[in-house]
Amino acid sequence: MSKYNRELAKIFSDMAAIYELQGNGDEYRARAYENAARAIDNLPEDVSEIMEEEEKLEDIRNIGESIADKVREYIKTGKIEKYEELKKTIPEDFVDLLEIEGVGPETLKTLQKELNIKTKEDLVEALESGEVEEIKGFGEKTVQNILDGIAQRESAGDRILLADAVEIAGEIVENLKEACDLDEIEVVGSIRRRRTTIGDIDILVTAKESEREKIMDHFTDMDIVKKVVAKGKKKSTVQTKAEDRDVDLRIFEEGEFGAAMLYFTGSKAHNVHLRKMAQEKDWKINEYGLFSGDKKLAGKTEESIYSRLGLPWIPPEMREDNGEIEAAEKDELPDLVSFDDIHGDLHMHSTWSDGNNSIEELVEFVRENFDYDYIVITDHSKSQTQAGGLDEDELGEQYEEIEKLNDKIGSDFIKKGVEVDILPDGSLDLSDDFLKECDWVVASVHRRMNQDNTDRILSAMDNPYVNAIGHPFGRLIGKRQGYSLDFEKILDKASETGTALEINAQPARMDLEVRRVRAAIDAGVMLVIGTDTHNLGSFINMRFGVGHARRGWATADDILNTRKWKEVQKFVEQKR
DNA sequence: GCCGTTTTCGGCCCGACTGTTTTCAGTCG
Repeated sequence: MSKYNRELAKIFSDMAAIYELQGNGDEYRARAYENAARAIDNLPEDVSEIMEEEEKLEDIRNIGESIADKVREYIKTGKIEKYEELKKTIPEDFVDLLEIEGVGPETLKTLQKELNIKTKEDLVEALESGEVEEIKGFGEKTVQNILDGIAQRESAGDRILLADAVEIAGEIVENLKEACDLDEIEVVGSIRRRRTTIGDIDILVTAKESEREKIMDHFTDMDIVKKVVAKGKKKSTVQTKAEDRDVDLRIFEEGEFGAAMLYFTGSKAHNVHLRKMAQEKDWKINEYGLFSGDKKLAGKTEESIYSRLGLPWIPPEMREDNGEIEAAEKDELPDLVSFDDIHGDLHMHSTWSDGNNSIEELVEFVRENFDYDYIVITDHSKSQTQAGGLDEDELGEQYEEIEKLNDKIGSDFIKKGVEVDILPDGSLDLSDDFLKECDWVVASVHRRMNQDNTDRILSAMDNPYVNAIGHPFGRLIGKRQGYSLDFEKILDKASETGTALEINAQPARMDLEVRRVRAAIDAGVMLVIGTDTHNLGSFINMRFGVGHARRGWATADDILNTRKWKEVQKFVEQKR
């Protein structure tokens, strides 16, 4: 599946690093390999599929003849000769050393030349023995910074979940708002683009000249700060105690704020593309504005810059240079789904199985905090014994309670659903006679996660009472990769049978992943966003689910739970 | 190594901050 893409992206980014380390004036070759790695990583389909369908690899931007040949070589033989050769030119694990904050190619080259550093162990030893400090251009602080960088890499995971990053960023924003006189403040970077995982946190503010020093002082003195990495008038960077995150704060003038937002929201690839467009008109974009020579053409808002480039404003979630600029040029940007479009939540658990809250508490909370028309209670089925799964009789009792509660609130707000287990042989954990009484059935795999589960899920979709497949790949970010699926077959079956696929909005799931969301939409498959709530605090994950869907270019039409219940019912009935 | 509505050759984003330097190279985003 996506195996080739991941492997090739890693190989090409390694090759880029090696060329950079060799430094034979090949820095642009290195950049080309970096661009190619990113291009492949972002592909919605697998490179092997592109080859089968006689499409040309060379049509992918940043993949030319030479790299396309290497892709073909890899798929045919399982390796790339040039890569094997390159690896021999540098010590093993050398590429990993580049990941240390503060260590770039020039530093590494010098260290290798002067001290014959080959591994992280060599490096630590040389740093601690004082040898490094003796080298011209190095000093006490540089040595300490590299040691800190190594320590940070060991203690912090690479990236944290979006929801966790949003929480940290939110605290900082509130703190700054309270203590300082700010005009505007925005969280930008990959948080604004709603990536699933986050590396650094970027925050922008505008404020009066006279306030700036105070703002930076406050920012670097906050309780949550573990270390001040850099501090200046326009830019400071701190590391947080929680999660070891780097947080950047940058201060701009009011008239620059749009340009700064654009610049620091990224992605890098999106910005580079915009800059090239500007260059073609002999203009220049930087974080302060769009310029023609010294003359500023735009900069106060993002819209003003896009507009001067002849483009409509592009939503942050789309800014990955995955075709959004081309779509914008043709005025064909999709009208992305928004949180306000959502009419209900189709996946949640109560105390009847492994949820923390009674149905009554769930209902009360949702009616107070969300503008939904319906929620579906989908507790686990009987084979999920560890989660208190329910059999047909118990679910029948639960449905009686739901009817009573609906009577009490005088509407049909609560729907009768179930998350039925897909058993290892592809059959379901509840009888068809029971399932046909349900308003909504989501079917999920919870056991035997380490095998190909394509056939299992295909046969579940053949059941006329299964309306959606829950967390289709079973991944848990940072813990479990998820099982393999022939996604093409899943999509075919989904559209043939009228079964929806879930975007499970738990921050550690976000399953389907973005490129599959986009592939499903292209295939005309219906999607649902479900929070899979087990406690009241999780309902808010719908916002992240919507952000995730937007990254996959979803419109409201592509998401079933943007519709009124009558329409959802139609979807259910059509399959039966 | 990639790319091209000026180019098949000659470009390839650009500014802030740090540390070690006396004017700048390296790193980062």
